[in-house]
Amino acid sequence: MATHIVNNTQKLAPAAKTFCDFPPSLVDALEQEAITTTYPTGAVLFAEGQAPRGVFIVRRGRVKLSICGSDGRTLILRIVDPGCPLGVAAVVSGRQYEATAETQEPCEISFLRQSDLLRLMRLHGELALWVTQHISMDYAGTCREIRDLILSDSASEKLARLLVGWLDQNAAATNPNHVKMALTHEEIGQMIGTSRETVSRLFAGFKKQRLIQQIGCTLVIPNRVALESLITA
Amino acid sequence: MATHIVNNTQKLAPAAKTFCDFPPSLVDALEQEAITTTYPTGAVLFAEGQAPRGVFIVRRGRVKLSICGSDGRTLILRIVDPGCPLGVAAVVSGRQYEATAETQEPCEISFLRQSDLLRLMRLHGELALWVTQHISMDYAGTCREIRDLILSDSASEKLARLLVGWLDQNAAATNPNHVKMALTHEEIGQMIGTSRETVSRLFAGFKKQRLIQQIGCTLVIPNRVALESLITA
DNA sequence: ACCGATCGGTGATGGGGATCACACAGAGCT
DNA sequence: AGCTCTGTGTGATCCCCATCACCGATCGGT
Repeated sequence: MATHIVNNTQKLAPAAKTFCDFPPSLVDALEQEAITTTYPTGAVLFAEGQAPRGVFIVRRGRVKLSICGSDGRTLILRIVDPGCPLGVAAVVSGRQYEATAETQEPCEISFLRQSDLLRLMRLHGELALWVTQHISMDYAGTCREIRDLILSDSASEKLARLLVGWLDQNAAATNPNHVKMALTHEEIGQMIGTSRETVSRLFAGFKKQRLIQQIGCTLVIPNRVALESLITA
Repeated sequence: MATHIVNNTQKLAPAAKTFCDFPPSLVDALEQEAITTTYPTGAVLFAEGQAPRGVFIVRRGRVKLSICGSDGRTLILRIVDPGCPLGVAAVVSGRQYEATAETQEPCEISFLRQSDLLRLMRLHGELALWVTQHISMDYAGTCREIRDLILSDSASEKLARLLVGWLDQNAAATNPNHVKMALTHEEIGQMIGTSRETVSRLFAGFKKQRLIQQIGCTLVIPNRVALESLITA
């Protein structure tokens, strides 16, 4: 089923984004310095603990950002959409990459070497600001992640949170209460810190409670409010 | 006992640090713009969710940085030592503060308004760089925090991690295997995401296994290796 | 010296979810 | 058609830790 999904999203992947929303001069400079490559599914852009080589900017496709424990367990921090830079914090601070980035589908990704990025940052204040703001946003996002994982130790609450988050991302879509399931149960478990089996059971429970419906690999959430009532219940 | 500890550390608190390691001209500018205030124990510098007003730079004393769930539970992100800026990410990104900052002892803290910081950042590239690097470090630290909290769900492992971390901070001290306990069991629980009772029981167990000794409010760790063997056991 | 508050130790209990162990379905391949 | 691999559904079991409950210790204030 997973490969099925990948094929779908591959076809549906949005067109390559232009380089963020920078003024043309900066875009030109970036286009010149950056190397854009196409990666297959499952390619590892960088791994947790490696020395920073540069930043990766997702142009097309989705990338999984995760950290893993020494016992092999994995926690998915987030799934990154096109337009987002990866590895910025590591490059700026000079410390090692904090997470592992792996493509979830065929991706088009621009690479910018550490030295080039730093040079361009000095040249273009806007770029420096953009970088700093992105790190701040990553930081804020990570804090929220922590909150959601810790403050609720019922697994159903965490799953409800995840689903509501997906709904929020889809707010602008044609069908705001439909969500495409692009993750396996195992990966969902890695996002909310539970086992695969628990995710299966939770989904079964949610379906029985009419909180969700599943049509193929599309999730339908009839009334969002009911789902939200599970949070901090 | 907690107040006892506070009194101790109050006496032992290091002298106010000069403003980081900036060139004199920048230090002067910062000294001019910043307002330095003394806060009592338990003062809240800013709270999670508030709109950013500016950054706080700890000059003396220790500050607790925490996030809290809607159910009232608290997770302590870290204890901040002098020299560290707080709320930088929020100020730079313009989003709300991601955590709550509360003094753990009487503190001396400099406040710099958002507008002033941004202006100085534009003027002094070093300051901008310093800010960006601090955010990156905070981000990296938060990622480690997540890792430690998620990847090990045995509570003893988490506590062992915390203690080893304390040892690392003390590496330069006269007695590298002594650690001052400046936190209550409750707060330790909030750092590793367990209940107070569990922390008590864990400490008792560790003592029984000769992993730690407690003399007054000083913790002695005879052999660090034994403690580390609990991690990813 | 009294009291109230905070902190720490410890027992009993119960539940949520990890883990193990299967069975089944669908996709891709030869 | 087979066969393999990955993803999913579900039962049974077990253990860790949250929670409740209570007590003793220490400190500070009046």
